[in-house]
Amino acid sequence: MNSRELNMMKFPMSLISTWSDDHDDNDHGDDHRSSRVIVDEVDFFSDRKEKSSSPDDHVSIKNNQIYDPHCTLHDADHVNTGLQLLITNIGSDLDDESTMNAGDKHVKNLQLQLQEELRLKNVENQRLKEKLSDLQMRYVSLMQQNQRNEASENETVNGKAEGGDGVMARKFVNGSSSEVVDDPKVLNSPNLDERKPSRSPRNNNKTDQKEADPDSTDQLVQVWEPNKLPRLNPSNATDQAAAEATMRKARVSVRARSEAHMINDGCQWRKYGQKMAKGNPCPRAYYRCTMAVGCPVRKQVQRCADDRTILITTYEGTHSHPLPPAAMPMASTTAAAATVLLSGSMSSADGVVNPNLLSRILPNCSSSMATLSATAPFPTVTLDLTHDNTDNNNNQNSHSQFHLGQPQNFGSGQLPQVIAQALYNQSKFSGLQLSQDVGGSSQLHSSQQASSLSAAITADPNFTAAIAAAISTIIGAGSPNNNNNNPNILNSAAYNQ
DNA sequence: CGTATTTGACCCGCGC
DNA sequence: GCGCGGGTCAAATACG
Repeated sequence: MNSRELNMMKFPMSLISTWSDDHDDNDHGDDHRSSRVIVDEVDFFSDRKEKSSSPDDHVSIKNNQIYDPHCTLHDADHVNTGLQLLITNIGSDLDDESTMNAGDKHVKNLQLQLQEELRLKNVENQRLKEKLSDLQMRYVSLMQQNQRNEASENETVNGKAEGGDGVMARKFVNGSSSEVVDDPKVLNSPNLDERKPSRSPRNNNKTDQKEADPDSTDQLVQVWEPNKLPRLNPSNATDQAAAEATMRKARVSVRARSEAHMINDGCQWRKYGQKMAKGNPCPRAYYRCTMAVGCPVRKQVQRCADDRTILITTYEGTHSHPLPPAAMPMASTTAAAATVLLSGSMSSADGVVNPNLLSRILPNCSSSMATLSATAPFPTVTLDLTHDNTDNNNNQNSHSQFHLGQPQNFGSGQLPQVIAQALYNQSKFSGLQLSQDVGGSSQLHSSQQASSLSAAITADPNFTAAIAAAISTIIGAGSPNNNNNNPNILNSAAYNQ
């Protein structure tokens, strides 16, 4: 199957389909207990802090203030409703019954008008949700069809070119956005401890569960349940397991300046451990992704021993679930970096990587920002986001360089550029998969379904318009007081198309 | 009461 | 074989 087409399609779908409006208050990971000090996490990709103050709320609240019988003239004078209402004489004319009645009528009319608007919005929202649901169904259906085709093709092309860069990169792409083609063995493991199959007696049950699963007969039915994914080809199980193990060991380390305890990358994390690492007085915290049961992604967060303002976040593994828009920038960037690392480390036996690939995939990261290490115990790519823009001179995209460690920078509208850049990266990323892997036969069994699906989605003017509108809306929101630098606006903008 | 965090114990790989 | 360090587990605890 053509991974580029699939990827092009998967990212947008998850972009609009997996993060409903009900979820946007959960992005603060494990540090959003209300009583805690709330500088625990840098909220780089969202501004949900003021999500309740939507434009509609804004208007209605202000109008309530204006026309509240208890509201004084002083209050009214300082509220700009933007509705050009004739309110200047409300206070002084209170004794004039006729004027008062007119004002009341005006208030009632306005209230009715607002209520009608609200009702229309709700109807529209409902309609869009139904449309989205329909699109999701179509997506799932096509994915299932594609999956069946791929399974049958795997039987004929068994083992041929499946162990090379192509399959690795393809699995990574898929894993970043959807679990459809991921190894069910990995996804089935509840404790995600693939590296230690016979670890201890207390893990025996989990191992048994993994081994007892192959007899599952409900394949190809519940695409979105990681625990019930079909086994594509039993004879490739070991190869895929090895590939997955390599994938999981590949790490992407992000260095960013931050006073917070953890950067907000849009995903939900649960802390499962903390250790004092040797040579560093700062403890290292271990987190695992909790956005989906069985998601193998983990991350380590630790402050740099030399410069404690630098927060080092190391990601490991690929998400086995669709990502919310807020998680796209970081996930796509780390996924791309990891792919570079893997393609480089696997292309040569001595672990020499090709740094040029990095600049191709990560146009927003200069070579001085990213370092690759395939000789460490775990192959790791480090994205150093603590540098200034100035060391990225010969990069045409230098204006949108990540500055995760300086959340205040986003207040001036830089975050939108980051998001747009991330989307651009994703397309670049997808393009790389095609260009890098086109020589492998594994990429040549692209299914007609994937093509048609990709075409169907990308050709949908509503969808592309939604994305364009979302980006332009974000980019247009440059004011520090404007809260539209919320990645979740991608959702709303898409919905509103 | 459910969920998230803390933290001591445990396991494993690796070097000596 | 032993010790060390990294990583993970899971019971205890905290919190809403």
